[in-house]
Order: sequence, then C-alpha cells, then structure tokens
Amino acid sequence: MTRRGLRPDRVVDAAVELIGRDPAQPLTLKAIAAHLGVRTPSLYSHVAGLDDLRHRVALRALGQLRDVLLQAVAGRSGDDAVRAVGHAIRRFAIAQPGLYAHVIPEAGVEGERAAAAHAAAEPALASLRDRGLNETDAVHAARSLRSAVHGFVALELAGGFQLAVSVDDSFEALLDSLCRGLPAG
Amino acid sequence: MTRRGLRPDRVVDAAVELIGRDPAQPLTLKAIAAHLGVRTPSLYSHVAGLDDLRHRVALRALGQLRDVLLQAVAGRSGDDAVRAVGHAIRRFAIAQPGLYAHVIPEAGVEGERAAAAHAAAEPALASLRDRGLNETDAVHAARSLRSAVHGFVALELAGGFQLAVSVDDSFEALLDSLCRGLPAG
DNA sequence: GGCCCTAACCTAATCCGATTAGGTTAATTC
DNA sequence: GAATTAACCTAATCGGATTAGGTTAGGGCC
Repeated sequence: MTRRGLRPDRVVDAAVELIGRDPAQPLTLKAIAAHLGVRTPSLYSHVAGLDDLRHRVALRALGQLRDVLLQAVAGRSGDDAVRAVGHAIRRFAIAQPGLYAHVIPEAGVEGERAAAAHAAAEPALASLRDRGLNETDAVHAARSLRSAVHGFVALELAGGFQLAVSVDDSFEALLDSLCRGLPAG
Repeated sequence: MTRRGLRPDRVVDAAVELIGRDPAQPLTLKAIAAHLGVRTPSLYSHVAGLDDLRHRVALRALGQLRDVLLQAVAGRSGDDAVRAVGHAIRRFAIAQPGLYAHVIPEAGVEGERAAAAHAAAEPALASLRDRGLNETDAVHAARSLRSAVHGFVALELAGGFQLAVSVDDSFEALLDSLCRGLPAG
C-alpha cells in the first residue's frame, strides 16, 4: 500500500498510454487503475470521474495537436502551409487514433476546452491570413480545411474507404482540390 | 402480458425514434424496451444485443442517406450536383443528428454494412463520373466531397465552430472551394 | 523524535445497464 | 384439441462507475 504519488497528470498519462496501445478498447477507469497499480476508486482522489478524465485527455490531445500544427506551419506559407497542416493532422491522427478521437467532443464544447480548441486552430488560421484573406474568409477557409481533413481522417480510421483506390492518393487529391479552390485574397 | 408482435424492424423503429427525440441520450436497450412497453430482456428475441441493434440502426441510416442523395442528384449535374449532395447530407445530419451519427462506423466496416455504405456513396460517385472524371479520379473526388461534408457536419454538430462567423456561410464557402478545386475531367 | 493533519489509498457497497438462464403462455400448426 | 414454437417474463450474473467511510503514509511543526 505504498503511495504512488499519483497526480492528475499521471492518470492522464496512463490513459493516453492505454489509448495508444489499443485504440479500439474503450477508456475505462478500471484499466487505468490496474495500469497504475491502484484500485479503481483511488483514481477519484485525482480525477473527478470518467467524464473529467475524458476532458483532461481531450485537453492533452488538443495541446499536442497544436504543437504539431505549429511545427508544421513554421516557415511555410501559401499552399505549402495548407498542405503541411493537412498532412500534420493526418499523421497525428494515424499515429495516435485513440488520442485523436478525443479531439472531437461528443457534446458541446465549453470553457477551457473551447480555449484549447481555439489555440489548436490558430496556426492554420494564421497561415491563411498570410495568404491574404480577410478575417472572415480566413475563418471560412480554416473551417473548410479542418473539416475536410477531419472528415477524411475520421472516415479513414473508421475503415470507411473500401474501394481499391489508394487512400494516400485520395488524400493528396483532397489537398489539391482545396489548394486550388480556396480563395487566395 | 399480451404479445406486442414485435419484429426486429419495430425495435429499430423505436431506437430511431428515441435517437431522434434526444440525440444526446445514449441508445440503451432499457429505454427502447420501455418505449415498446416490454422488459429489456424481451428485446433479445428480436435483436442479438446492443451491437446488433446499432448495426441495424446503421443500415437504416445508410438507407435513408442513400434515398436522400438519390433525390438530391436527380436531374442535376456538374457543380450543381456536387452542391446538392453537400446540402443533402448536411440537411440529413442536422435533421437527425442521432441517426447520422450511426452512419459512421466506430470500428471497421464489413459485410452488409459495407454494401450499404457503398450504395449510399453511389449517387455522388455517379454524378462525378458525369463530370467527365475517370473511375479513379471520381473515387478521389467522391472521397473528398464526402470527407469535407462529413467533417464539417461532425464538427458543427459537436459544437466545434465557436467563432462569430456564420456557419452557413462557411458551408457555402466549403462547397465553393470544392467545386472550384475538384478536377473537371 | 514525536504529534497532527491532510490526502492518498483501501474495502465494501450501491447503482445501472447489458446479458444469460430458465420458466410460462399465447399463437400457430397439424 | 394437442403439440410446437417463440414471445414475453422474472431472477440472476456481470462489468464498470461511483459513493461511503475507514486506514495510514508523510510533511510540517513543536
């Protein structure tokens, strides 16, 4: 019964690791507790429950996504930046499907999480403003880009692309279309 | 204890109705049974369990989506058809968010469901072929369109668009970009 | 060094929904 | 009208979340 020195962050670490190991497995307090060598109810000292845990995982995921996007757009502009954003999101989602799933809320977004989502969206938005778009058009474009990439990745991860046509090629085609089609200022 | 004359389809009907009433509420056998005036275990005479029920709901949803898309493309071609597909999907998703959610599988797709998904995708694919695209490019384009619209709707339903910019306008902008950007043959 | 307090951990118990086991009986068939 | 089938039921089990309420390790203070 030694103390484990758990912190909320350590619990989230464990959750993220389990999610990474097997994204199909649902995130369960029981599994996390076992992974940490603790009984399930003990987690309640650090986390307010399953919903709270999911919330924290979402924040973690959004933070990572933001980092990834910041790196992706660094030093790029124009179509180059748009493509980099697209590839970065897809790479992130494929590398950590379970984590990526938590980026999208199931119900409404609010508070801290909205802020995190906003922060994650910012890099793409900035590179679209650079493209010469005014604020409103940049928001339209950012939503379009994010929607297209999220939709693609969501369907891809769900196994939605069954036809015998390269999925990678389709993704490039999607980015091609977007770059061709997005207004340029 | 009179017989209710339940059929698998009636159970799915009830599920769809409950889902429609409150998409936020998770789909539960208990609620469906109550709605049908029956005890929970009785449902097992008609469906094999919760997973089977979800599968059936998904088939129903895919069928409806297909109908909606067939109507949407009827008599249209070119960008007109593309826009109609986009609007039809979005209208369907907003009208029946709970049902739409079941269109996207959580894990892999197989068998009957893959066929249903295929059938639902066909109308859009056909109208892209009409556009003069060869089969491969039509598949790329169909995936792009589906991804973009699905992503948009998923984020919209999740409350992901927080900024004070019209979501309807963003959707139009997305369709504009796609129409401008999709190859034309 | 010993006492106190907090909070981390535990066990036991409850709740809720899914699922299974096994009866009862309405409807159907012969 | 008897035999069969299958729809429905009750009772029980299971798995995971959550709550209630103890126990004790460890840090701060005398």
